[in-house]
Amino acid sequence: MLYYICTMDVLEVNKVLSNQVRIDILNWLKKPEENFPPQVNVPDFSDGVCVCHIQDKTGLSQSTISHYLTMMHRVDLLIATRHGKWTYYRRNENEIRNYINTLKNDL
Amino acid sequence: MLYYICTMDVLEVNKVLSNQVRIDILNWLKKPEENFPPQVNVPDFSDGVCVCHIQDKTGLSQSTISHYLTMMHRVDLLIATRHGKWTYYRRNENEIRNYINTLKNDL
DNA sequence: ACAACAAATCGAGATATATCGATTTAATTT
DNA sequence: AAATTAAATCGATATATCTCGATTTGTTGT
Repeated sequence: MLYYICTMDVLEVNKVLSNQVRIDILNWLKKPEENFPPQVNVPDFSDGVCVCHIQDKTGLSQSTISHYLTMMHRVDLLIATRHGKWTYYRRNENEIRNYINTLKNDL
Repeated sequence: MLYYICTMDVLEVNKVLSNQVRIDILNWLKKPEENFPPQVNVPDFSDGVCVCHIQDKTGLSQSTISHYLTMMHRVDLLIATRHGKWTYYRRNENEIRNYINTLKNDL
């Protein structure tokens, strides 16, 4: 029996994941090199993908995508790293795994 | 590598699970004998719990709970069985497992 | 200091979800 | 057949989410 110390708010994560675009973003970030153009201001995808590329791919407005990424970050599904003017987002694999394990017990 | 034939609509299930009462109901139905009064019109909980008992426990209106249970049934999280005037709902363990496995791959 | 730009935040209108009471449907009992 | 009852559906209002353009904030380059 495994206990998870950190209280993960399944409800809030579920809310974030009840939108197809946000699910898509999480998926695309699995393989940035397949889903996004090459990076310009950083050498590789190790810190993830910048907001503008994610925005381009979705076709939604800058404010909407920034809002989506902020809420995904707030529930710890994504990790944000700032390099100069740009913010890069990547998956938080630990927390995603934690979420699925929590579901396995709680659902 | 496992492939799931049935196309499970993760988005729709997530929407259903972005409500605390519906999450609670799914949880209570894990152990009906601990969470609900004894059955009256059927011998045991093998077909689940009737709508009125679930309604009592939540304190929400009859129409709201019926609506919730219908939507949980529509995405196959619950199985409905009618006995006379009463409808009994129980967990669809296969589909719940299927959902979590799908998340493990798709998320 | 100032102009330029990426990202975040704000404010607003449109759409969706939550929740109720009233009505309808289906089954049971008299 | 009529009355009763459990559950589902309908119609409506309140609250929340979606999505945008405009503004603000933070960083870089001149």
